[in-house]
Amino acid sequence: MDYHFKDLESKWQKIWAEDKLYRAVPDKARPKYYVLEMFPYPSGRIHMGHVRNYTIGDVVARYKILQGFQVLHPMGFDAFGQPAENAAIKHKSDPETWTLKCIDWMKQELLRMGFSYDWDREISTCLAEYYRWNQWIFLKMLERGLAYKKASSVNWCPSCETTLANEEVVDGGCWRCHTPVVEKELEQWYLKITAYSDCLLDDLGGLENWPERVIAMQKNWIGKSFGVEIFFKLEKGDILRVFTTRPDTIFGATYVVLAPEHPLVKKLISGKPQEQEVLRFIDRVAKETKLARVAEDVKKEGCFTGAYAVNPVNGEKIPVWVADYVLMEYGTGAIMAVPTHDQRDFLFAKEHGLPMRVVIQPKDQPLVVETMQEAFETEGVMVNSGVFDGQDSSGAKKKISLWMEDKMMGKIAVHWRLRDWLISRQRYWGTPIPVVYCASCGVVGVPEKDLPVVLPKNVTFTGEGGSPLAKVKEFVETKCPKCGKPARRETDTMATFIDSSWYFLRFCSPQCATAPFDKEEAAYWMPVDQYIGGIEHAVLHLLYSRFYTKFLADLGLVAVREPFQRLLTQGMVLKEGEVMSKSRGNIVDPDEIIKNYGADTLRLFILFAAPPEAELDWNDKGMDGAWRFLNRVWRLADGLGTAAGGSRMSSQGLDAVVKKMHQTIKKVTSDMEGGFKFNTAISSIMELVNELYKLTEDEQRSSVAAQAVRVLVVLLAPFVPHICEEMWRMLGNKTSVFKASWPSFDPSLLVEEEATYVVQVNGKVRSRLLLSVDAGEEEVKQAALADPKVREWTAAKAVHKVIVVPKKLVSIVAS
RNA sequence: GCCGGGAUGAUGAAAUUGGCAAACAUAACGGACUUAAAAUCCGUCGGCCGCAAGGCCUUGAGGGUUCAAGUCCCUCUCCCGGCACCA
Repeated sequence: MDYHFKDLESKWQKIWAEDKLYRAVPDKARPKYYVLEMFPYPSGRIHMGHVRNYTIGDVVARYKILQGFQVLHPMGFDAFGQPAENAAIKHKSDPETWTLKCIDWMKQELLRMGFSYDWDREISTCLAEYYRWNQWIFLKMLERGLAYKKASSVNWCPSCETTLANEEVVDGGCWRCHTPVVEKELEQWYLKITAYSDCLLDDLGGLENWPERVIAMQKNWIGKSFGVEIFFKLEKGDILRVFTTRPDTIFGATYVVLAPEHPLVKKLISGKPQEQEVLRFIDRVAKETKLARVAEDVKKEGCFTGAYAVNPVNGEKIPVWVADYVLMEYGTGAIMAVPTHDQRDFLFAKEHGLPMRVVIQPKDQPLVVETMQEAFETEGVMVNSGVFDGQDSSGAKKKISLWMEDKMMGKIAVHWRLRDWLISRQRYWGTPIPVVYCASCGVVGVPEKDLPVVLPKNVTFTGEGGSPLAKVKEFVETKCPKCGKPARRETDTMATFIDSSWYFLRFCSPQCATAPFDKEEAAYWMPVDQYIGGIEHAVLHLLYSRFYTKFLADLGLVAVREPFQRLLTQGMVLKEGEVMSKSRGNIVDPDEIIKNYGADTLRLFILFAAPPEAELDWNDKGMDGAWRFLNRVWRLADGLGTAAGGSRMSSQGLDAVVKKMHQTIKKVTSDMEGGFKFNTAISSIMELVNELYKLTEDEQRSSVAAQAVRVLVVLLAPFVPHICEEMWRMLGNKTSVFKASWPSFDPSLLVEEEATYVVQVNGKVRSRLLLSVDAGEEEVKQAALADPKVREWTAAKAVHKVIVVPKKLVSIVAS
């Protein structure tokens, strides 16, 4: 009987679904395992990246099922977002119809891959039953001051016509369409993620099973720096606060610089001869795009304000400048400039003829201001620094900070790069922000009992910009929940990253109608034991989810403070070293491959070709190889496997098969436990198959061979479930292979009686010896020295040293 | 500049964490079966020298530690990714 993947795969997909084989059922008496892959945006078609992502998760889920865990492996759709809105404008339809159709197509494709999802738990974030809980969580944040509205300079994508969070700006452009982002002054809603800066950073330390680079990226993004805020007295009694991480250089500050946007600038220059010049400068800087302003080769520009500040440590009066190299968003928007020990200050001082003073001397060659070519930024001995002269600069940092604090000259401070999360979007296809504006009561949150604030359906899309909801009169006009007077609804919607920030909790109890999720269910299933997805979410989604989990934990709704125990970031699928994309025209369509080879072959190729974290170059020949292997296994099951209960014979070949079988169980198990090394797990299964092919026809009819095939089928089942299910039944089993249990190996069968010792003379392999494993060190040593080949190489030499590594190797040093 | 990850046959990749480098597969070549092809099965397959036995060399480059280094340490080159006028 040939391997007809087509009938076989659809047959089992249907039966598995009917039998609800993958239903997740909590059972406190048994260990749980929650495996989750990042859910897709329903674009309508799955691509190879999805296939790889979901195949990895599926193998994990099936392996854990076979290990006897209660497995939760859900799937859903991240269904809000701009593409649906754009498609609606283009096709003159509405985003909901379009999205639901896409979900349907995509689900059919996922079903054809045979993934082990509990489809009863499917969620779509665009449904009111889901997004009402976005609103609910938002209101909880509003109550606690963690959601707030403020006017500020924001990132604006001119093409998407909406604001963007800092995390959504990639290389100065929009993360979705790459259009350069511009700044705009707007009043917008924010979530106070910075309230969690400290634990978002500290808890990274506990994420031992996260990739190093994701941790590093999040650390970078949060950007904690320790330093001092120093108080400089200005004229008219104003105090200028300046942040520095180098308090050890304070005695070398020869001027201070404010960002052009700094609130004190206008006051400082008022009435000064420099006033007009400074105003012109500020105006010019304001017109520059952020990208141009931070461009690397641009010369730093600035001008003198005419004002002076007093350095608190030495009473020195130093000039106050305004310059474009100081950013309002970071620190206090003002710096002290130490040209001798900061390269940017150095260049600026040279350009504008500002004074310089050395306060840190390197240990070898003393610095002279006049001959310095660049700033000296490393540590050394402090000079010109009053009572700190002669001290080591790195050691003095802390002392000088405490001293300044003590003398009220400044205070020890920590600054962060992380900004609050801007969540307002001027788009339609998202969660309405549940807020009402009342002339007498102000900003009023929609009461919980009035949720959800439903997204209206009768909206026309003009593509002209501005929040589409603002044009829907019936939506905008409402009554104030507090006083009952006419009021106006917020017409912006929430950023779609909100939807994915807690969906993993919703999967624990997707039908829960009284809360975002059932506390008990979440207590059982959380945290996600294994999360799998692309590296592109290293900061965005993964940071937001960590924030949400911490907030929900503070509400007492969930016990864990970190959502994802282990994280696997799968590599990209490439074609000839390039990303698959429509514009390159190099897309390999999963549906085509499934049609020609079947889902199992596709899965096997993807799993075997590279470890899951590594990039995977698509290779048609590799597909053929996977296909050949499955056929090879099929013939094995079809031929010798069916001889169950066959003759009880023993032979060398069968002994080898038994040994190999136990080795394979051990290897596959340890590859799965030690980080999902699917490629090597599969290669060891291939070795077992090769061993079975070496048997004679008689040997193949033996019960030993049949047993080996049974084990083989179970070991292979997580990787290629359909063919294994079929083979399992061919072997006479009446229930699913996934009801079987993972085989265990007998360590005693793996113990060798003899070991091959490699014998090295002066580091080179010269001979091999087959010796009993019980041989003592001295015995091994003598045997090695007596070996004729060894004697050839040691003749006329004195043996100085002999090292014996039990069961492995003898190393002889002779000269 | 700072941080993180890499570099191994013609190719994708292995290497029990310091103990026989190249498992498994792909491509290529050879053989068996066949009238022939496909499929299948078996074999060869890092480089150089050699008829062979065997020897020498080989994990981006150079140095070091060690009986022993792809693996540890130092210096350097190149590639990928993140952050960055961050004070």
